[in-house]
Amino acid sequence: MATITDVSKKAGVSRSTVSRLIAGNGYVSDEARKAVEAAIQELGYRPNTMARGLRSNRSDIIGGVVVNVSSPFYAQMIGGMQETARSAGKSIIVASGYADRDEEAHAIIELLDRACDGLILYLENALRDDVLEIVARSKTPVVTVGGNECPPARARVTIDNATGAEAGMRLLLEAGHRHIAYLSGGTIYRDTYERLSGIDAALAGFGLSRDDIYVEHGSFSETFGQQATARLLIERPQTTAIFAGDDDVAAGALLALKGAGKRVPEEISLLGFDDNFHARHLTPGLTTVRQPVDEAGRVATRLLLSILDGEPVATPIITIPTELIMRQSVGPVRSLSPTSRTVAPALTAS
Amino acid sequence: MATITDVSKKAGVSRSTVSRLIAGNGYVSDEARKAVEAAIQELGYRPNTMARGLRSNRSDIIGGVVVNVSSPFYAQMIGGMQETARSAGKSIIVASGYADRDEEAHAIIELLDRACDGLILYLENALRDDVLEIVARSKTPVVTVGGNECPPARARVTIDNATGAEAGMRLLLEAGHRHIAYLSGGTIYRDTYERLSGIDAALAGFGLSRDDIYVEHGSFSETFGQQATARLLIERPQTTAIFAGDDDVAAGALLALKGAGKRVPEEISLLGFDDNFHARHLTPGLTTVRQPVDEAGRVATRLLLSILDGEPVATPIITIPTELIMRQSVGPVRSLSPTSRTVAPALTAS
DNA sequence: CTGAAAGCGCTAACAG
DNA sequence: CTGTTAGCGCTTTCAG
Repeated sequence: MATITDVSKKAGVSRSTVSRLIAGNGYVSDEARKAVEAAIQELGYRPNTMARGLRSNRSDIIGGVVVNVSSPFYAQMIGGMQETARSAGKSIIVASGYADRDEEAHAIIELLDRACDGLILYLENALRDDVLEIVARSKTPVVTVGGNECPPARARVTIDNATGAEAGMRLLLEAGHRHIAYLSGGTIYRDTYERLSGIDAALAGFGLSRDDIYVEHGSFSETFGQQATARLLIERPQTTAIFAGDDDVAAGALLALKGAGKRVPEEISLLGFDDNFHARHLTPGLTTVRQPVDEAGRVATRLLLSILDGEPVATPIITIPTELIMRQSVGPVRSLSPTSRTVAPALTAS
Repeated sequence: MATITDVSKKAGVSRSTVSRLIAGNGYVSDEARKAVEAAIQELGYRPNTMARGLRSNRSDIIGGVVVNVSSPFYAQMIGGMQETARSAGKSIIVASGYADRDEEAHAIIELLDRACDGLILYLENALRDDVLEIVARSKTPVVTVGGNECPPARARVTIDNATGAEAGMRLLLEAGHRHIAYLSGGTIYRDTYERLSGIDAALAGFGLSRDDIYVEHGSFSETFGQQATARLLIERPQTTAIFAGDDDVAAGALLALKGAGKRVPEEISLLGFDDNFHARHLTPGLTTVRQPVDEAGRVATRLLLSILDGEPVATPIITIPTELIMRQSVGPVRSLSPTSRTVAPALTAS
């Protein structure tokens, strides 16, 4: 590979001149410019990133940590990050933290070792103390997205889980549902609590509280949705609507519902969260709360990029709104069966 | 950040000794080792990747190009790559080529500029000549996965599309289907042709040829599946089975089928390809040909890693087998309606 | 406007 | 076993 020295020799100028031309700073005469450009062209010269990085202490690499690279949800977020980063001439290295504190620590350290200019973190755990110190000492700017907070972060992008869950719950309530089950995700996730707080808000708007619905905690998985729903059908047959912690849980719930011969939404309504790819492919199409996760990735990256450019961060915390996606899985309460008829007006009943 | 010089001073040895200890080559006395380790610990020293890379001309970064980072299909592959790379202490930078020749060129150049030690490419187009030369000159080892071939590749991992499609078609044929439509993907993809050749093979096994089924080319998209199926229902009502080019196409086909009130698989069978996440969430569950794409990512990375280690590549071309996933969308031909009864025995009919 | 010079932090011979 | 030495390729003052 040709080096800057080769180019300078061929062009009959000094290396500094070549460097200046490439960097686009300092003055270069037209004559020199032409000679250098020709030489670069001819030699197929490409600057050595590592030498440049060593000198300037910038790698033009942004590091990203998400829960799991291979999940469609994070893949979309990474897509958004990459798109934005690329347009600024930066690359992205992503690592998975697997919602595990040590794995997250490992991932961050790996990225820092790669001399990333900045970090975008979607963490599910508090940063380990030693990592906190390493991050701080490296002075690498950090932006967080969703998930957990992180002290050294200069900016934070959150998805408005609370408002989304509130809108979802309100939809159910407005459709007349009063016997609602919320199949929550794992309790280690921050999202879980945010959504619960939104649910509380919606409930409060109807003069109700969380005690008036049934809440079960599990994990963000299809298995949980299926098992919990199967139990639900036996133990709480009066349930008219299920709000699933996410679309995977909803998919499992739907499986159980179908297995029990329940018609959705005629006999029981089902609401999801995320708007994953499969949401629209379920039958009936899943009504769900969309998290614009690609947008979150873009916003976070833009934020980090401006921090790297030394611009002051106008809004250190940006909230991305969710959106209720109406499909066919939520319907009004039907007062057809004797059971539901006696129950329907009982606003204050458990 | 502490440098190797700081460590050597603190430990009272030379930088070389520190370097040797870290690299694990050369002899270091126990005494020196202890002093250095203590100093490293105390200073929180981490070697500077760029300086090291500049010197040794190795970045420990592997570059990957896939069609689209945010698609679940490639996300899974990236997951496999990353897992394997990480266990060897390497990181991965991925870029999207968007099945476009220039975008692919751009992605490869970007990765090469990042001084990647090796490249894993999933390309859909022939390499642009200038890029070919750049890759060759950089002497960066290349491994390809799926997609298109690529001259400079030292090894190639393919997914056995042909055998997979053959198994799929045979399943349909064995179930008695003779009026089959194959809704192929785009003609720019290599996969498309490989699958067609497998289909030919299955057909030949039954004394049939491609002329005995109906083939329509489109794209690997839900929209295509839906539109083509809608047309099919009108123009070729005798069709008893649809083999979709991939699961997205199948999802679209299912939508059209349901829209037309067709029962799957009672009235018409549907077979997919890929086993994407949503395949099992469709109703009925989609019978499909699974591509173990995560495994392909792992194998490709392992291959590249061994090339980087200077090991001779035993098998320069590895084929990953596909697997037929049986769910509920394919059933036997029913000879209930008069139409199908008259048609069923007509093996040689179009 | 341009060149000379001085490293960035690290590694790898090569002598001790 | 260890220190010295000489750069890897590039950028950036600082004088011209």
